[in-house]
Amino acid sequence: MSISGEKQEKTGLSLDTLFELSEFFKFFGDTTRIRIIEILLSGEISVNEIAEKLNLGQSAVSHQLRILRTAGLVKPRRVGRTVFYALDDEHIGLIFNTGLAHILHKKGE
Amino acid sequence: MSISGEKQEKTGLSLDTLFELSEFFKFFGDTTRIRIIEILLSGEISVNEIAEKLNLGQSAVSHQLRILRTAGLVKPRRVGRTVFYALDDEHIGLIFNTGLAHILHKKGE
DNA sequence: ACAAAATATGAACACATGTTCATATATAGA
DNA sequence: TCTATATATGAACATGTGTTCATATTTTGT
Repeated sequence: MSISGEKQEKTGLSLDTLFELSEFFKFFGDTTRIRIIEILLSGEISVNEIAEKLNLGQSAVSHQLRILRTAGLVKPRRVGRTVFYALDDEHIGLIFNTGLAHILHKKGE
Repeated sequence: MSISGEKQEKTGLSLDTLFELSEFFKFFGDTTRIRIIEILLSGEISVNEIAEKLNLGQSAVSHQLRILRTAGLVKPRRVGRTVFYALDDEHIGLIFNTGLAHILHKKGE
C-alpha cells in the first residue's frame, strides 16, 4: 500500500526542515556576505580588514557579521580590541565551492 | 614573490563571479522555491499539481517557476495545455542535498 | 469559431532586507 | 580616569521580493 499507491509519496522532509534549508541558503544569497565568506576561506581576519578589502563601511560589515555569527557560520575571537572572524563550520566552504562549480560549469557551455 | 609576499593574496574570484554566486544561492533562499525544488527532485510534475501540493495559488507558483526557469534551474515541457516542469541541471540536487546535510548535521549536535 | 481548462503575466501591495548615520560598548595606553 | 581605537547596535530610509488579483495567452474539444 506504500509502494503501489496511486500517487508517488514525497521525500518526507518536513515543512520546518525545508524552511530552515531556505533560511540557510539565504545567508549565501547576498553579495556582501558571499564576499565575506570568500575572504574567510583564506583564514581568520579582523572586521576592519574585511571592511577595507570590501571597500564598505565598518557598520555594514559588522551587521553582516552579526547575521553570520548568529547563524553559526562564523566565529569571533577577541584579541585586545580587535575581533577576528573565522568560518565556524567545515561545510561552509563545501557549499560555497559546490555553488561556484555550478556557475563556472554553466559559463563553460 | 608570490608565496613569500607580506600579505596573503586572495582566491582570485572576480566581483562578477561572486555576485553571480550570491544570485545563484538566492534561488534556494525562498521557502516556496525550495519546496518546488524538493518536489521536482522526485521528477517531472505539472504547475497545478505543484500548486496543490504546496497549497498555494497557481499564480504564485507560476511566478516562482518563471524565476527558476529564467535562471535555468528548471525546464518546461508542454503536453497539450499542461506544462510539466523538471530540474534542468544535475547540480541542483547536489546543492540541495549539501545544504540539507549541513542543517541536519547541525541538528544532531 | 466558441467555451473551457491550464498556464503566464502585469500591477499593486505588504513585507523583508541591506546600508547609512549616529551612538553605544569594550579595551588599551597614558 | 581620560582618550583613542575597534567593534557593535539601534533607528531610519531606500530598495528588493513574494503574493494576490485580474487578465491575457495557449490549447483542446465541440
